Amino acid sequence: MTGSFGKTYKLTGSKTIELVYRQGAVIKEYPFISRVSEITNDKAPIQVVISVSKRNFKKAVTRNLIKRRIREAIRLNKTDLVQGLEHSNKQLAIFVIYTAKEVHDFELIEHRIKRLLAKIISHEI
RNA sequence: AAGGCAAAUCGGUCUAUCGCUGCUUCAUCUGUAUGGAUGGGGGAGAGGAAAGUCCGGGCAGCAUAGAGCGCCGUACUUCCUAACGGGAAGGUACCUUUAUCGGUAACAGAAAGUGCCACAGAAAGGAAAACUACCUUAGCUGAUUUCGGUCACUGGGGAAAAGGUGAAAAGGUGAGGUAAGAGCUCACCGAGCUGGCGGCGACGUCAGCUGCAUGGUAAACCUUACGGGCUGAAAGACCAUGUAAACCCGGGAUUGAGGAUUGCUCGUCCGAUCCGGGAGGGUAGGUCGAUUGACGCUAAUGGUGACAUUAGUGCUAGAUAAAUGAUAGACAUUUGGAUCUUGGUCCGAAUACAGAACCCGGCUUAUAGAUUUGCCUUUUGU
Repeated sequence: MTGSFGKTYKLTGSKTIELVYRQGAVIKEYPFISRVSEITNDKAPIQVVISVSKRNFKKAVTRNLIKRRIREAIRLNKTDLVQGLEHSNKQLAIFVIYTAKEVHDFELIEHRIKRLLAKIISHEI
């Protein structure tokens, strides 16, 4: 299993995003709220959207910083989830929303992302 | 050497591990094929403001983008530029300064017209007016008298000087003059006009003439000159998908009902594929546009300068729910503390503003810190 997290892992298309946002199962782990739903996709086991509200962070620089930290945390810790999904031949679309009002450092974000992914595993598999 | 002001330039570096987005190349697999997938190698990957979206241009579209009116913008001069509301060099006024330097300017027109000028004041635009005060004159008026007059009151006339109001009372100051006064006359200053000279020009300067009522406001309407067709990369083109110029009901016109074009008019164009209502659906995925350009760097030449020309050289992001990151360490700069040998060591903190979204030229705003140049001040040395 490589640490790769390329373009195929990115969720695109307004219809699927709308679907996940409307109907996905809600899984919370502060400072994140995520919505997860099963999709069919032969390119990657998971596809992820990361969202940071413009209302909470006015500057594009800070939004980019948070999104990059979250993406890095998911990239480093997604192995268990991906293997589980490959076992049961499922694919997931995950919509991650950052809800905190302040910028957290990478250590905390990684710790919480680990717990979030564990919750997704127990919910979906 | 330190501090201040102005201008210009730069705005962290390196290593390791794991990653992201294009480009290129090799191998393997697959496909009729442009290709696709996997793995490896090489090389590239945010800014001076990428920001605000305030101007200008390129580019693209409009079943014509034309004319007039309207509307909007600009407003000292000359030049630069693809263009500009930007820039350069100057002019004028004001501020600052011993003087320079420097700063600010919605810097066209108020004798084309209209409006407004609160409060105060007699009067705020009409060659106006008389509250106090000035001069003069008249009276079967009054008081007083040294019988000449003087004062008061009332009426007529002169004057626009003094006081008072105001941001502003209609050239200013001084002298002459006068019944009192007045550019009535004179000197100086100011203003206007005419001419000469200098300058491409804004304008400057010199001389002469005119005794010179005619304010402010155009960030009020307005006038003059110049400019502007509208939309905006979610533009637009192609491919794929789709019965889509499709269906039903009502109205309306046969040579003009209606529609498009810019707010209106004309003109032009389209024109049964018209107008109103209703029912039921579909797409929103990819490629191009899109990064070689009014491009960057260096040198020479021309120009006070903005800039231009010529020669050489370089290719320097191209994402699209949106790449350029994470972790660890070292260095650099600034700074706080401790220590002693006073410039070393140790420990700690800080390193800004901020993220390309079609591309350029500007403007504006944010910005830790560093460097260079010029000017000024202080101190030290010679």
